[in-house]
Amino acid sequence: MTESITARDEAAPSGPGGASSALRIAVLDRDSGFIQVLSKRLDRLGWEHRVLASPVPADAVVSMRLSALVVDLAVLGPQAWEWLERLCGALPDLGIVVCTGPSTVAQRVRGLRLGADDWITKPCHPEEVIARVQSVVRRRRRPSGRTEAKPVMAGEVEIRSDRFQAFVGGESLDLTRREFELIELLAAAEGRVLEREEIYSRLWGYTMVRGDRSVDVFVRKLRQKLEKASPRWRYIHTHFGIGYRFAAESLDVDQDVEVPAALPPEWAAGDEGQLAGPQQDRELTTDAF
Amino acid sequence: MTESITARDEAAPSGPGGASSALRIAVLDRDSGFIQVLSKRLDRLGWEHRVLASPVPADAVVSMRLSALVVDLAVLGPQAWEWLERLCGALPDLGIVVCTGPSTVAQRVRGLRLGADDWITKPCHPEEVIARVQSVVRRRRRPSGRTEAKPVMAGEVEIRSDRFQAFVGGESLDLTRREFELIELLAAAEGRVLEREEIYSRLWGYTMVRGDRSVDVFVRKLRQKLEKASPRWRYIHTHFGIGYRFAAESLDVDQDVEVPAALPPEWAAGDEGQLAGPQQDRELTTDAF
DNA sequence: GTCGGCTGTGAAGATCCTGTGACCATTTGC
DNA sequence: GCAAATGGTCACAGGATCTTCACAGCCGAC
Repeated sequence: MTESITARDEAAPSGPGGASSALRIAVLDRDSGFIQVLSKRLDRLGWEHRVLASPVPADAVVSMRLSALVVDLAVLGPQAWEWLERLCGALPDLGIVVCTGPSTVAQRVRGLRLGADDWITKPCHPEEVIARVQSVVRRRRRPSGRTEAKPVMAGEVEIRSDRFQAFVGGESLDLTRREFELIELLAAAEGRVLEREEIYSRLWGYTMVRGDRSVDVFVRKLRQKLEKASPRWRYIHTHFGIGYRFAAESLDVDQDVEVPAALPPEWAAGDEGQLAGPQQDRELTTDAF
Repeated sequence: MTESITARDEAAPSGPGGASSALRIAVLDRDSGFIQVLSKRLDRLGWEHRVLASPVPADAVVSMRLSALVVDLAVLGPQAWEWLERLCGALPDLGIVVCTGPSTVAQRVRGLRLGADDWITKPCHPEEVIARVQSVVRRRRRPSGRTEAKPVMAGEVEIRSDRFQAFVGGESLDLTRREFELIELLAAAEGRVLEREEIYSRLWGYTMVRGDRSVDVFVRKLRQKLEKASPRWRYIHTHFGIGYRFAAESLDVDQDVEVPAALPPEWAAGDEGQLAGPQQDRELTTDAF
């Protein structure tokens, strides 16, 4: 199983409202020219990707946690159909784009029926491959809605984005929407200090006017609720002249360890604006019909 | 706006529980030969379909409650892109398959980026069009899952998708269609908070305009019926500024446990088998690679 | 230690959101 | 065609939330 890994580590979490457009995909192909060109484009998009030169068993694909797989059926040989069917069965959430040489209508129909999401005929432009992968992933993601996001723990507090709420010992803190957004944002920073301006622009969506105290007020409300529910811990720390930092800090003498919020990597898997956008379209001439 | 209607009444509900392999699609094209052949195939499959010969405004498409739309961009003229973008924005759940004459890579990429799910180049085999439409629809439907019979229990309420009805102690709540779709959707979320926009787009199929109160109104109707039939429980919880959450909550003091809807594990499972399947492949020669 | 600026705090509107009943349009059943 | 059922809109009222403001306390600089 030859494979070259271009990917960096986990995609950077871009915060609660943030939208990381980076996808994780794999290309199963042997056509070195095609791979090279495609890889270059993928790099530029910042997508994590790996190239596989030989068929991998379905459960190996599972562990790659891919958004989509681009595959040339020719690499798979006679077992192609069986492999495809098995994979689609095992990973119903994986986007599968077949990108292969000339084929008959019957073959394409068969592939699509077995579970492939798209079928592109080589030779093809890498840009089109990417656009089709995006289309497939976009469709797939939509109904799953909110981030699956496992709950985030910090000290005694559990932040559950599926409920828009934080809990201490199973008891809800009764946070309002803004309060929740704030704690979510702070916790996602994993112990970093966030400046007021940044907090403001992330929560309110526009830049803060000088003298606005909204952030402070919400920090206070949040502190009150946290204090009431979890008196033996401090969570939000003020950095004078800068902003705030979130870290669970026990007040018990024997253990004064600081624990930044533990975030699962899937955090902030939202998908706004994942398209590279107009500036890329301009590379190509787009004429009307 | 010439249009010939082959379809009959309401199609399979596009709501959460809608389970039927018959799709409702529209074809926007003027190529009579293509239309004729395609229509014949669609008839044989038992899919409801209508043929449109001229562009229809996006909101007219809304009322058709389609699963997918096959469109030849050439029919739309210079406004094609704009029309496509508008439609995709308004109906994020509609599958859109562009089927048009020769095009450049740039055009295809643009179309896919704007929201089209697939792009087929004419001339093409109707069987492939159908397979791609199926693929697009399958992709979207997946997470909604087939609700195979198993009733869902939450508190005293039993939700039976096979009957499109909810019961308390064997007594029907007399839910209307929308009301049932709503309770089913909420219950399927398993205790997660669903935002209004999401509820709306899942039930109505298109994006909610600001200020629309339909969701609230149906929540009220549902609450009334639930309250009447099961007064000692609360089911639908409001999350201010966000949406609603479904969880059975007893009002009896001794046990104030929250019980999210108990869903059978099959829920949200893949939905193979809805494809017409192998017997159709046999019409075509399927050779291996 | 003093001073200016920054932050914490409480409270008072202003604003936004939801619950509700009434009303109208459309569909369905007779 | 008529009546009932259903779906959807509207305006109003009450409540929840957000924003603003003034003041007090705290921090760091000099």
